[in-house]
Amino acid sequence: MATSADVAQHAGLSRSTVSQILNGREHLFSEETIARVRASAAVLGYRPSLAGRTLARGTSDIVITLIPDVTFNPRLRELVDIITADLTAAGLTNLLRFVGSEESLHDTLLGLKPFGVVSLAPLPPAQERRIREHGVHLIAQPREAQVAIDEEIGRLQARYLTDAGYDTLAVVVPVAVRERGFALPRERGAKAWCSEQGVRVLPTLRVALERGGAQAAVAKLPPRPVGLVAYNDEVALAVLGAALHQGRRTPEDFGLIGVDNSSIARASTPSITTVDYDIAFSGHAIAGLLLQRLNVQDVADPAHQVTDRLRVVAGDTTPAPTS
Amino acid sequence: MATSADVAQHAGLSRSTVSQILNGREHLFSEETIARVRASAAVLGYRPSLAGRTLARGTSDIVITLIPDVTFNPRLRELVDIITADLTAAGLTNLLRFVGSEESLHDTLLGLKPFGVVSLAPLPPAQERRIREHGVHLIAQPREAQVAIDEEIGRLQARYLTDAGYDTLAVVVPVAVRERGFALPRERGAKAWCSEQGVRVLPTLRVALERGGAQAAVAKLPPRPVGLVAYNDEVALAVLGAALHQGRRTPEDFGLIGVDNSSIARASTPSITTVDYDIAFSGHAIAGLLLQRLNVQDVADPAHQVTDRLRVVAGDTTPAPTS
DNA sequence: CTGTTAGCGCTTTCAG
DNA sequence: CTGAAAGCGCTAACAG
Repeated sequence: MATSADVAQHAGLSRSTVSQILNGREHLFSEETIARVRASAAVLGYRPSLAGRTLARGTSDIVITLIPDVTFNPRLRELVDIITADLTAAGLTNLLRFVGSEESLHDTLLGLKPFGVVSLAPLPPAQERRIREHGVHLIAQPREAQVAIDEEIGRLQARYLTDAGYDTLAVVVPVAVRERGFALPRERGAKAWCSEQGVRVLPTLRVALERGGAQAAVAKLPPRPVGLVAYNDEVALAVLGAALHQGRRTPEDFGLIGVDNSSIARASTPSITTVDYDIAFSGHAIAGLLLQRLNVQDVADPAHQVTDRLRVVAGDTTPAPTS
Repeated sequence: MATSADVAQHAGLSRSTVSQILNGREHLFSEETIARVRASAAVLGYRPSLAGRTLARGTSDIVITLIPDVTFNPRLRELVDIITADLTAAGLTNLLRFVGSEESLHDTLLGLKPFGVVSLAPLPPAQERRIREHGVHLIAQPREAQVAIDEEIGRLQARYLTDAGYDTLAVVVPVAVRERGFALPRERGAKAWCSEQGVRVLPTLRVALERGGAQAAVAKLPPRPVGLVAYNDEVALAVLGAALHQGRRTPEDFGLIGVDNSSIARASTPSITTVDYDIAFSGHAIAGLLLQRLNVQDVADPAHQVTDRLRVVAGDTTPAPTS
């Protein structure tokens, strides 16, 4: 592995010259010197050692993105891809780490002296504090903001169903504990809308994503038309299959709306009405915050920003707009 | 941030003593010295600097796991979690990176001087070479092995369906390009089985995972019973919904088998027969290889190992075994 | 059993 | 515009 000293020697210059030129101070040097350095670096296949650089600078070019322990849907991946691309463009390296619900963050991550840490889900306060104490820039949505967004999602789903004519709704959530953090606020949001509008709400259906789980849940529904607010497309799909199997028809006997605008929702027959959100926006926002060393609080209330980015994608499980 | 020098001073010892004790050479020191060092380290909240250590050792404790650009299903996550856990237990830090289909591996990753790189999908030969040239230990399944496994999966699916009594089969694959690498071999495996057994195979159905995509594909099926070999559970689900909607019944009119044993396959109504694989096994195998600095070739033919780990999970889309 | 010493590869003043 | 020198935090010989 070639070192910067090798490059310097090969080019017949000093190490500092090489370092300067390779680190954005090229305007201080002659065309020819620059060319020589670049040529030598290329010939030797020089790659700066991150360790050396980190030691000298006190901080590395690495960003750690913490990924929550929920269903890893394509949207989440899209979000990660956008953040990674933006950071790469800025010369940073985004590395990922899955975090279990309550698992403690590994100390080694901090030992990396990362340029920053991005958490895609709210972090326990203790961990948040620890990261900040280490002088590491942390971007994480405060739990309240996340909750506000999810409530808004639930509210939007409920609103869409009542607008579509259902006068009785029910919320459907998975039993899986790990989805709880997102499911609870969504359920709350949907119920809040209903109580504001005087819409009747049936007891929440909890479906186990296992064989027969959805059937058992759906069997509890009354025979009359009901609008179902599903936690996500996966749950919606399970419910859809079970309901159709029991002879219920959509959208006549039941309406259904999921969340994620996933391909399974679109590719399903009938296709499922679902909520889409502009994830690209969030991705760029997160990367921008990190690059400008800003904090989430420094910008306008994120809940408002994001609710503007929610949108319903109509499918076959709700009546076509009568417009 | 406390350094090892701080710890040494606090304990009234030399830095090397501290370093030795904190790096597994404690058997050389007195009980009391050890206790003092540990106490001081704890008091000061000392965390070794990865950069310093890497520089001194020439290699870091980091492992980079490359994740392919395919649907990130729960099984894949499980695999990653297992690898991470095993590596953590060995004192290594596993960091993840998504790799796009043909996107070039970022050089910075090599600059990290990682302890090793794990690729969860076969790598282009050029990249593989480059990683190895940098003296980095790479664990990646050779493309042939991956292909062999996928062929075996397709073969198993086809076999299960013919055993279940279907005398005509059709393969169903997604049109998405990024799944191609896995889809082609599976299709080939299924067809190979059919031609060996003299089973009739219909033209492969290509389904777009978009609205109406599955309907269009299913409409091409003849009215008589056919066994469908689906690329994965997602595709199977799309096909299932479309076929039921068109009035076909399962398992009488069509049989269906997916791959992944995902929750959506189990939670679907009717539930989908699917192929499960022992991913924990692979995870431990990968971590073990890395820790022992072995290569994939050093162990027995992986294709054979893995085919033993495949198993069909019966669902409602194939007839119950008549035993 | 303990301390001294010499780097690992890089960046960054600072003097020329 | 260029080069010398110092030091980031740690490890590992080696001498005591």
